[in-house]
Amino acid sequence: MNTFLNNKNKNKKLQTRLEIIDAAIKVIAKSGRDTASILEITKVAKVANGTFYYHFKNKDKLLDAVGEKIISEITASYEIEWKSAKEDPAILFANATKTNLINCSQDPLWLAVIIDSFHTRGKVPPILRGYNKSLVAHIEFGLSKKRYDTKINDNLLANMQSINRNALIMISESKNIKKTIQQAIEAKLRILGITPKEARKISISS
Amino acid sequence: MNTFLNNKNKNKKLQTRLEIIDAAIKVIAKSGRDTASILEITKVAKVANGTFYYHFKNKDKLLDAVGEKIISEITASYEIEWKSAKEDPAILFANATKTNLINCSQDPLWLAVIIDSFHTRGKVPPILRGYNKSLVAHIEFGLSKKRYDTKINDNLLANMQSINRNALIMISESKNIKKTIQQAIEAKLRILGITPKEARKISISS
DNA sequence: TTATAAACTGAGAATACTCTCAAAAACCAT
DNA sequence: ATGGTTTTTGAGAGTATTCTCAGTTTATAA
Repeated sequence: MNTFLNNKNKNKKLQTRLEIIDAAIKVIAKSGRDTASILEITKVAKVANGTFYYHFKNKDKLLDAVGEKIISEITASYEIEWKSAKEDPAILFANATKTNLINCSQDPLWLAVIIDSFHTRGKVPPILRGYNKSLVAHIEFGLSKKRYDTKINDNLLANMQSINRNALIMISESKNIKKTIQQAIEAKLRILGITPKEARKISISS
Repeated sequence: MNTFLNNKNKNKKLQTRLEIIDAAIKVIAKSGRDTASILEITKVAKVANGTFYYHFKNKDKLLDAVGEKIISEITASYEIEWKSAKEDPAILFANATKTNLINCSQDPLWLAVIIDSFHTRGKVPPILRGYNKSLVAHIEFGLSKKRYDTKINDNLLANMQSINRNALIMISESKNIKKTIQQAIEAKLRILGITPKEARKISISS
């Protein structure tokens, strides 16, 4: 009988897989995704080198899995309160930013991996892929309400991402988290065209 | 007779050194400073592998030299017109941003290396080191004239740098340079607390 | 208990990279 | 030309990394 999908086995396999992913997060947090070696990851995971290749075709596939794991952890508790069309888009956006930054900061290891993922050349890592979609939705909502004064373009989105990244770096250096989040929100709102005074007010009250 | 500082020799040595640095710029532009290998650099420079180590103690020293070379190329033609205390700080800043971005874009290879240098973990590469000082001076000038509405802190500076970086990436992808520079200036001024409308005006006229 | 498939192991092949060094070549004052 | 000095060369030692694979262990259905 083919026991391939047998539950116990599946769990065992999954368990090892997760152990490797967790080890990878540790190693990447320490050395960065480029320098992290499979050898060290398997050492941390306490499995043989060959076991890695039983679970992942190569390093890239592992990195994808790491990204997916972190995304799912972060978004698990993350439910945009797209409350009502009456709500102020700027306040919604401020809250979303806050929630997102706080979620990313839950675990210093995730934080390090997420920050690291901003550093990659070329191919956009999966951790960042999903973000733009919700960002664009937020901004479009604000534009439709004539709340913002900007145009949506690559530059704008990149700047928004960078503000997030910089905030995460500050947080990872254990600067004042609350203040850092406020500053990030304020900067984003200003770029979107909210007046400085109001941007500050919203950032403080959110 | 000790001919160590003999001119001909000095030139020959310098020449090879410069060839290696130029080759390094090419290779780094293609593969990034982490992945760039000395083997490939010497191949491109058409010198033996050992020659590299006659000129540079190790890869780090080469990277420093590359950074210094690019900085000196960029700043050679770069003279902030710190015109007069009567001038609008926002306009000065806008012009400085424009000049800086244009200078960085002179050569696609430099551009690639500069962008790459933003991606490095840890130690701040020499290319970026000098930038913050002049940035802070600009912002302080604007604050003293009550032109901006912000506080100077790490977050602010990082966001300014990121806006530059994102603009350079756009430029390197040969998006509309003029528009990209305008967007960068506008974003920076908004973050500094200039109203959206005025920021746009200044960015367009600069 | 036993047969079978899944999961794991670790030696080692293949490759790539940094850096050293003894020897060769190039250079130059005399 | 000669001889001393600087500069270059490239083989190779040392190290690290990715990935393969034949063989071992583990789990479980019957």
